[in-house]
Amino acid sequence: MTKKFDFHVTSSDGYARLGVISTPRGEIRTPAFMPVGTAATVKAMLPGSVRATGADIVLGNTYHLMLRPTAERIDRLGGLHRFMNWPHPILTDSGGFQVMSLTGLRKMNEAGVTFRSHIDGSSHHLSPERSMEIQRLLGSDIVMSFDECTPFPTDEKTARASMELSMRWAARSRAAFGDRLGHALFGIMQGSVFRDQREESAEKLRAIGFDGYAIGGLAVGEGQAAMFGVLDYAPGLLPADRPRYLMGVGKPDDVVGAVVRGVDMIDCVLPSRSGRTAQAFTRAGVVNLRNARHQDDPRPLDAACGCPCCREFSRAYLHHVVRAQEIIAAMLLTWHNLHYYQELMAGLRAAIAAGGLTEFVAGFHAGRECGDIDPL
RNA sequence: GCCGACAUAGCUCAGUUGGUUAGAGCACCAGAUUGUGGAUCUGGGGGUCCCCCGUUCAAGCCGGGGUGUCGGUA
Repeated sequence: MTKKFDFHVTSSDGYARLGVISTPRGEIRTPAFMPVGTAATVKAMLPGSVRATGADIVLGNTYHLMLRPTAERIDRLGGLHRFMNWPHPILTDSGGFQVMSLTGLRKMNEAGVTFRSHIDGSSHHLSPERSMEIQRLLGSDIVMSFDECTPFPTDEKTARASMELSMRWAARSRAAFGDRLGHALFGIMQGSVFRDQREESAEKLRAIGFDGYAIGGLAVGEGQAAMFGVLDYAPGLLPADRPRYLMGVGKPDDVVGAVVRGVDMIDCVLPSRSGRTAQAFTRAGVVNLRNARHQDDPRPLDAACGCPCCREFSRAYLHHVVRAQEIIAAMLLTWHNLHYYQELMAGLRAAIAAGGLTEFVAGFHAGRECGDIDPL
């Protein structure tokens, strides 16, 4: 078992890279999709099931865990890995996304952000220093610097002020994190859809120096074309020998587009959240199991899928348990969606290794041409 | 048998003094969802206002009769 955090690119195809991140908790095959486990659980999934889908790493969340059950309690109980029974790598978001998503419940200044708890209204402060402390108490393997996820739409001046604040916070995060063998700190690029700001942000992050670099502030309403517009140059602004992490993205075609443009790590709530709202991702596109057309359909969701949901249950059953709001509906569809995402990543990695990414991507889009899995 | 109440969307119900195209919640049919507030939002279809007669310029609403449901009572 290696003692330090490391990253090696083993091959590439165009801008896309195949690699391995090494941590004391295990290896992360890149490009990697990271399921989101905000509150110390990938909702509706057992840790072993998450692992079985092919995940090497999951996310936790600083804001949510500091409120409940608190970072100090998790520390006393042996850290987040033991607490949630996930012995593999964990990446924790810093709370920066909640600076945006909980806009109505927080006040921000140079020092940091004061949140009013969405649970009981109590007051909680997050700063770069406190976020680093919480992520250390959690035992996170990959720590994210504290930032503000810049909202969209925004004007240039507001975006610049937000980016510059996040860069000052990045420097403070770096200083507070210190030097922790086997643990990594990632900086987060901001700058919205403005190229000069993205360039300036990347320059500041490189000057500070991080173990990995994230691209933040995307998939916040700008649309895929604008997001790809940024991804056409943003990964290239970051050090080639460090992992590049696109935060919070996305739909399957967003993920494919990001990997093609040189992204190594990606996370998104969509497969798990959609699993709880009856939406299934398949190679033929999205299927909404809530729709009445499934109620008499004895076929599996996707006959070619090897997950328990598709192997053992019919669309009619999935439709029924969705409509009846049975817990197994969330379990089965979340499992399927995570399995689908991990299969997609495995396909991308194999294609990069074989130098056949262009053909793989063409096949991916061709499979979605029909727009509905029913003709399968 | 008598007395009373009630009858409006699939369900539970609002509906003002008689006045524009009769509404809500749930259900139903769809859509949105991107570093998860186990969240939320957005559309859509759906009516013999129990039936008949009457009053009125105009009736879900007022009057009469009928039918049905529920309650009370001998």
